[in-house]
Amino acid sequence: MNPVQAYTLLHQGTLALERAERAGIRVDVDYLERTQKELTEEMESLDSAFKDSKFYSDWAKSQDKEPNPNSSVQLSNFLYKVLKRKPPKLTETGRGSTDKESLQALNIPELQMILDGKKLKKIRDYIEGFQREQVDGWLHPSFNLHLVRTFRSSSDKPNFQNIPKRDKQAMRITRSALFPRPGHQLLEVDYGALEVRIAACYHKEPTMLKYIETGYDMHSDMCKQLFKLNGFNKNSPEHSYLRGATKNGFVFPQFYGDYFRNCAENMACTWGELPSTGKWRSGQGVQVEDGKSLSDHFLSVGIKDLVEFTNHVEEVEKDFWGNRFKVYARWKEKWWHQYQKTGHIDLLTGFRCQGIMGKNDAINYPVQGAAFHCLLWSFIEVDKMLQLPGWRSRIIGQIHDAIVLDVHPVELPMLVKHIKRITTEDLPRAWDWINVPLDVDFEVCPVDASWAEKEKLKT
DNA sequence: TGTTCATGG
DNA sequence: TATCCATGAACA
Repeated sequence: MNPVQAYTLLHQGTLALERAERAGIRVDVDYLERTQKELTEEMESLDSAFKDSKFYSDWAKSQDKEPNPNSSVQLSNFLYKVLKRKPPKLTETGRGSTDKESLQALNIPELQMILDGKKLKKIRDYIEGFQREQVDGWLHPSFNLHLVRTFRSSSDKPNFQNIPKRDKQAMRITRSALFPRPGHQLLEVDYGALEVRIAACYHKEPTMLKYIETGYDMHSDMCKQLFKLNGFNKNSPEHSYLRGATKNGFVFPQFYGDYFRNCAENMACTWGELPSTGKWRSGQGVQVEDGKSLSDHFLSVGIKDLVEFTNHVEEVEKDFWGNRFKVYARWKEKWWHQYQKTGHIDLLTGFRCQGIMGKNDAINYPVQGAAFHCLLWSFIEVDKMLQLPGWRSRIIGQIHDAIVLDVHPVELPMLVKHIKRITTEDLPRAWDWINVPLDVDFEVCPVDASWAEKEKLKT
């Protein structure tokens, strides 16, 4: 695609996004008020319990000022200099980290209280953000197309793109504030594995194309290899846990440019075995194969500690880029070389990224940008359709690879049909560089229900 | 203003 | 060479 098409996309995109901003989303201000108070009370009682602890009084004795659990500097000094605990993890500048993972690894009950308090505060910050930005019970988040290096979008006031979802409690409390128009229902349309598919449009790796075309599960293949499992039962919660650990601890980090040592260490952390403790202890981790624990399974296949696991991950990484995805690997080298020669990279959507980039940047920007542009094109087309006379549904927002709509129930079946066509058929017809099948799934809330009530819609 | 930590993709 | 892109809050 050419720069004129790129410009046109942003121009039309701006107009379509503005209509979503103007439409807005309903927010229950009484609920915000109530919830803000409840969270504050809960935080206060947690805080006073914390201040009764020996941990707190020891901390207070160790310094001049009153201890502030929100200060990473104070907490880090107390834990790693006064108490002389070994930092489970360091920050980028080499100081002892006080993030959630580190504090949990230290296994001190009072630290869990600090974490619980921070979590409540984080949730309250979302509630207060909604209160600050709402006007007469409506939120109008901004969607920007001019701020992100990769030509993705961003959102602010309030940010519509980072409202809690993974943590059930945070999800429920924050999303329970957000509603469709009276008599309507919220609908979310999500592209499945969009970045992986768009990456394949650049590198055209045959193995990857096969995974995408057949719908065969790349992550469970990698999971079997990484954990040396013979079988893989998709329905067992244990395997689904390990598959998730593989996807988020190895496959995606590898795609984004991570390397085996980091991957191995991070994965070891996720099942509670920290690098400093050396050997696995028997009976740790989820149950795999014949009711054995993960750590016993590792011992039985000859991986007895983190060093040996790291060596194993190094082998898996070699196979990953040297055999399984070697065309992809060659594309990365070629692409990086091309950037070094010209100082810029051109996206399949007609955009050009310029400026100083590292290797990982040069390889990731084109994928991230073009993937979002697929969403933006779909957004524009769905918006165009809803502008036609008669429609009562409208788009209210967008989250990188997803569109959020406020739908009149009567229109739902027809709307789903049209959106499915636009996103998976019209788009690849309009952009001939898309050489992979696209897939979307739909989630819908009951009529008059909040965004916390989302459920899968079978189509 | 830079750093750290949380949230999302 | 070594995990990509954001927003927002709080601290020092």
